[in-house]
Amino acid sequence: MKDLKSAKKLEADFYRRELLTVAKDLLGKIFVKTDGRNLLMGKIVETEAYHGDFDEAAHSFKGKTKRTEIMFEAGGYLYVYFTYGVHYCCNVVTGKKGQGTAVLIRAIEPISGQDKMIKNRFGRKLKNEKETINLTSGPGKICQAFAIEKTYSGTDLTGENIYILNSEKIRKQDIGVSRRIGITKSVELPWRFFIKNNPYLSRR
DNA sequence: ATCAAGATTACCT
DNA sequence: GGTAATCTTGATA
Repeated sequence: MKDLKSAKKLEADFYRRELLTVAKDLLGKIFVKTDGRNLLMGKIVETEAYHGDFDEAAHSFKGKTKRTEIMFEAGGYLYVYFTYGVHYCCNVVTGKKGQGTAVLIRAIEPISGQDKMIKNRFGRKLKNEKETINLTSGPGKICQAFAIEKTYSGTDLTGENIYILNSEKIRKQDIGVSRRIGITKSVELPWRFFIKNNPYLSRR
């Protein structure tokens, strides 16, 4: 892996490219949240793409609403939504203004700030090694570990609070592709991408 | 005003 | 493998 100290923050141009390209390129990149006291970092290992034009599973499919407004901005913002009355999930807005495209971050491999993540997730110390894997191996888990809720929706990813660092480019042969998980519409689209054999992938 | 569904997870048998 | 938890959003009236 590329040295983290020399890693540069991804700029708006990275996000403003085509949806599926960004979804694949985000694999291996370092998701970061800071608030002065804590530094939380993790490698993105699983993503899913959502497209407002013809993808019925996308929140943006039915057009702009108060909730999904941010999805229609140009790439480079965070879109956070609340679901099942329980969990938050975070997405990276991509493409050009008006497209309604975003990438769901589904799984992360913790790199830094694990102690804080454990506290956020469980409110106690780890019981066993297995729980390490359980820290960030799913979209709801990531938001809990990173303490990301709705107020973070709309965060500018080129700012200082939440951003993504450039890092290794995952080789094509190491990227897995499948249908998306947990949806009931447009299920046939092969828009889930993941780093093959990574232990932090979401299950099912 | 009311209502059904939901880009999930944890815990049970 | 099954399902409860829990509440916001968007649709319909």
